[in-house]
Amino acid sequence: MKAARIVEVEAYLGGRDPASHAYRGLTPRTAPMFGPPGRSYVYFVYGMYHCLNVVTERDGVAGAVLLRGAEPVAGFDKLPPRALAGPGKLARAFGLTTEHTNLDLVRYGATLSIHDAPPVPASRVVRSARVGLNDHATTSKPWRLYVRGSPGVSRP
DNA sequence: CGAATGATCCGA
DNA sequence: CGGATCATTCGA
Repeated sequence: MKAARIVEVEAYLGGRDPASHAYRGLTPRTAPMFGPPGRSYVYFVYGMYHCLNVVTERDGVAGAVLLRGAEPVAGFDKLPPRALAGPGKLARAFGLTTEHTNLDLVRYGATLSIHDAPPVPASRVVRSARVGLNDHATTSKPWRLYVRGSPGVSRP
């Protein structure tokens, strides 16, 4: 069983967020983003990487959080350093594919699940612009959060 | 900096 | 259908 502590995330909304996959409405790929919260949204990008999101808004409203970085906790043997630092690397380390989209992450005993952890002190939390976006208007939103100094963060 | 690499979506 | 785009990563 593999486990990791999430240390970097980015928020994406629906119609008002041009950087969001859900910006142009519901499509087969983005359908999970419009579904009930607590489910996964996994997409394939750049022809070789998968990214894992957690759906956050109520059923019918698009919104999700992209998991961008984590620290290994259990189940990773001889993991190369920073192998979980980055959304593509994180998804790869857990062997995630689009088969893992729209799964219930909150259900007890689920194959893929997310859990509570001790709170991160506010002094360790950094807010910044989201990574990898072209549009200038969208980068103005400070919707990336990460743990200061964590080796699981993709980029300082 | 640019290549890798293919699913997705829009417009025609 | 065709082609532009892409919430990335790695290596020169």
